[in-house]
Amino acid sequence: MSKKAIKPKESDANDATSAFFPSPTSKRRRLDPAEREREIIRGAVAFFAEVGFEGGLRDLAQRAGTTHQNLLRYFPTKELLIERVYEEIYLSRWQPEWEALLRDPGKSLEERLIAFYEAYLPAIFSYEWVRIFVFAGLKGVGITQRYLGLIQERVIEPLAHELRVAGGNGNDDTVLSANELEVAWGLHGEIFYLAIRRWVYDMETPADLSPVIKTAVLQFLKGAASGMNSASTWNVIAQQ
Amino acid sequence: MSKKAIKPKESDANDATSAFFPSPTSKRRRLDPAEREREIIRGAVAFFAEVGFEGGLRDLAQRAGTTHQNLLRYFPTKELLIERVYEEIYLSRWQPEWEALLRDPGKSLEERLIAFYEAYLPAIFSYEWVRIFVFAGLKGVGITQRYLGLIQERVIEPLAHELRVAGGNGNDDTVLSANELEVAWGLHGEIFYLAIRRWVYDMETPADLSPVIKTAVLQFLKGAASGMNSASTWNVIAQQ
DNA sequence: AATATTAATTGCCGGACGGTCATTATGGCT
DNA sequence: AGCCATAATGACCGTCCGGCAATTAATATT
Repeated sequence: MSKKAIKPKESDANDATSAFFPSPTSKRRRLDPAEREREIIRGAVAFFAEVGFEGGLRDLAQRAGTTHQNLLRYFPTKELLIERVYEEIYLSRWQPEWEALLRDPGKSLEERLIAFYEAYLPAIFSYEWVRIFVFAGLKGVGITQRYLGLIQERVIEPLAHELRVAGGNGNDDTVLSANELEVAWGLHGEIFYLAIRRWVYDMETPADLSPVIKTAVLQFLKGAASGMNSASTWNVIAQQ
Repeated sequence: MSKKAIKPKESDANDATSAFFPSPTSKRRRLDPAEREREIIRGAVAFFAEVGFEGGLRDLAQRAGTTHQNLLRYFPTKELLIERVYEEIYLSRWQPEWEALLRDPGKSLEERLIAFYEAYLPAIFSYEWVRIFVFAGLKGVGITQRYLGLIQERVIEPLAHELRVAGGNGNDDTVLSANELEVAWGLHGEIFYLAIRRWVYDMETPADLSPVIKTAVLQFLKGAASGMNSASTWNVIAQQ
């Protein structure tokens, strides 16, 4: 990986980003490096989402409108390109304001959960996001664990805490138990499973996600109080 | 990389009892074809579950205790082996008595759902089953759609029907609506998402699934009545 | 013990893979 | 116009892939 990196070149003035893929007149398109890199990344996201990370660089490059050698000038190894795809999909798409939706003191828990999932779910409910996430999880690369750690910290734990408070049982300063977290994961799993059914199993799902979210949140909260009380101690294991 | 130039050639005559160098792994194991086939299938399930269907036959064969050429004597193409793996995992592991658990007229819906998921979930909650299922879904091979069609017919639709009856609204002979089915998928998704968290994302999950199932079913049924009433018409789309 | 049967292996093939290097051609510059 | 930095490509390498054919060796039969 010693090779010279493509210079960022600090290109400004890219007003017209409307260029379509093939320029039919010339066989060789000489682009601004930043734009070429963007096209490669865009193509890589679509390609890896479709066939997985074992897809060949030649096929990918052809779909991105270039050659595999040129692609390797921009990303000297395939692994570097894949990590850039992770970055593109996950790290850069999390909106911190989503967390605020969950904490909005002016709304009920029901309203906040609905507002959050009506913002979050459509943001990730796409062929690219869901499939790359699952491919990465199966590959065991660690990015999914880190992302779900973030979900647990920013969504599951706050929700579990709210449920404890709403239920009125348990004092406020003990650490959340495994079953309290599991109840909160239940809502999240129910909602995310929609995305898995749609983009992994290719099944039909409702065109409008909003009523599904509303129903799920309503039903969840209605049952939550009883769920919190049935608690017994659960053990958590890490392996096998 | 020079190969181990010397073949141990270990001349003969080792009566197994007193052999100082037992060489239990003889250089060439001649098995009954049926047993060899079983070993290959067992190895293929473990191997494909770990690395996916793009794993190489040489690696697989080595793990199964044979060579890739010998493996191809039993399964002339890789695709045939993969289809045999599907068969092994899915078609032969569905227990028809599970459906009876859901219909048992002597028990309440709550008891039946708990009985069903306490039988079904442990049966599929394994590294091999879950990962091969997700790999197959991403590959788009159709086996997952067929399997989930079976789930919908044998689990989701009966459950949705019971919920309609329990709710007391809607006449009994109209076809189940998309939102009625979606509510039932909600419970199933919540429970199966446990398996995805464990075997796809490699996260910690409760060691004992039984209390999780109980809590989920209880909470679900408590909220279900309200969920069924908030129905508005949802549209279902097939693509995009 | 000699033979027949066939399970298992060695050797190889054409193609695709990720990656390297020398060459070509393009667009901004004077 | 001509120049030239450099974006893009053609040709190639070693490795691995799924699959085929010929060979070797372990068991059953006689």
